[in-house]
Amino acid sequence: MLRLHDTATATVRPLELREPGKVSMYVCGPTVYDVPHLGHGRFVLVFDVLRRYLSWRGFDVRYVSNITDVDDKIISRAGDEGRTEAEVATQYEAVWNQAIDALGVARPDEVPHATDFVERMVVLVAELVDAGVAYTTAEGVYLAVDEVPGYGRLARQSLDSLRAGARVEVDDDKRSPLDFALWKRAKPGEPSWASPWGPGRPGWHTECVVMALDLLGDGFDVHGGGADLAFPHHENERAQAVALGRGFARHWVHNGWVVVEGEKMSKSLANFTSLTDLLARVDSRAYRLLVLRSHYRSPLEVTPASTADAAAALERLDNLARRSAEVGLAEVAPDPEALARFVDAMDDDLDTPAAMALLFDLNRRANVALDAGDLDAAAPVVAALRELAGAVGLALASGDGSLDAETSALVERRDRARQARDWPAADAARQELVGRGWVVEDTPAGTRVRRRASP
RNA sequence: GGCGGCGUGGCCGAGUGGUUGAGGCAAGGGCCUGCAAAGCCCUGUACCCGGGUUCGAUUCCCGGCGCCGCCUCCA
Repeated sequence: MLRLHDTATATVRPLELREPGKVSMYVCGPTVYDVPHLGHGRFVLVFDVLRRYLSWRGFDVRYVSNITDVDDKIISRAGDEGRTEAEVATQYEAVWNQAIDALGVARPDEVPHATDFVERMVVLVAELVDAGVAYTTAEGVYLAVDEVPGYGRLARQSLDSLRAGARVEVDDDKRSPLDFALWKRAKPGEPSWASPWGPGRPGWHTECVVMALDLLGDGFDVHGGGADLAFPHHENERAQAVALGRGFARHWVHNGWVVVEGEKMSKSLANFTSLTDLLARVDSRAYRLLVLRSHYRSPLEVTPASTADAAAALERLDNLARRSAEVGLAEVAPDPEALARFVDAMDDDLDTPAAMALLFDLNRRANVALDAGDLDAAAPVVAALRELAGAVGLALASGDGSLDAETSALVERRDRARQARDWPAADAARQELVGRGWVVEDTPAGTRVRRRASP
């Protein structure tokens, strides 16, 4: 059985499902007020891998990830640019989707938008007020954190120590600095919805509880997101559900962040690289491989050197995929031992570094077999490699298209020269090809070219 | 101040109480090749510092030092 780290208990423990064979996952998606950066790319990849792996293992996975399309930052940006909030949100949601598609990340089964759930949120806030755990101030409606049993579980801190460390400016109307807004009264010009507390908008922490519970039901299986969401966002989501006596996530999964020169990548530090910029110069699969080569809970340094490193490693996998396609291996069952080793690694809190080590080991074994001309030995190994790469969303040797006329002509010229043992002419043709960005390889079947990996 | 994480070869990045340190990249040597490329083989004597526990610690405990994060918006 899959064992996963659970933030609520700070242990790696078996994933215990609400319903055998079915996994319900909710992952906090982006607030669409700006372009996505590498950190967003990491979290979508991490949870894409978890989702794919679970599916590959035979679970029926339902994956929900939201879009936050109403929020202070969206309002602020819209104000700055003289546009409506909806225009800003629509624009950046489109950018988000493009980037995610380019990353090779599968779209969630459902993508709820906060603005479509406001009425449900009003209902939930009213229930909290009725239950006596929420109160009204001039600013809006707040949840009284002291009323919630186990508050601080995800932060792994007591209420007292959280209170002691609170840096939140104390709002006189709030009973505790830790209390958080369920409903914010609208200021003039802000987007708003009707509510028993006057026009306003929901607090951020309310949207995810409502959407998760509405779409996945009480006691759903996995709630995920970046490590920085554990507190206060996830803590506060949980608090609302707990305050109403409803079962919430059974398992909390948080991924580590992307780091730049030792510091967390974030919008506020202005040290981010946009996903779009990265994908313009790096094969998206190389970024996936880079993410997979570190453990999902570790910080991950992304630099031009580390992406180039991953691109070079990816090339090894692609080379074998291409090579094995050329020799025409038989369709056979994947090597069962390789599959078993993969499952062992992945079941151990998603040990993708070990899984990737396994892939490269298979890669080498397949090359050895092919070098020896032993296609029967190579076939199950290559089949396993393909199977396992696919299980984590790595498509191998894609984009191997046909050649343009000039390139084909150069290839033919080189082949003729080599047949005539005219080495200077053959070398000249190769130089031209290399100059055009091709890697040139001589094979028994003649000259073969492929695109040099992006730098 | 509270809580948590990290410090491993040139680089990235796993992992473990003990004869042989995953994997990738880079580097050197070799095989193959007309020369290359690709591929394969070989080469690295690491675990921040100081104590402690132990027959034995990089791995456990304590104390330092350094870095990072959460406690505020953040993937």
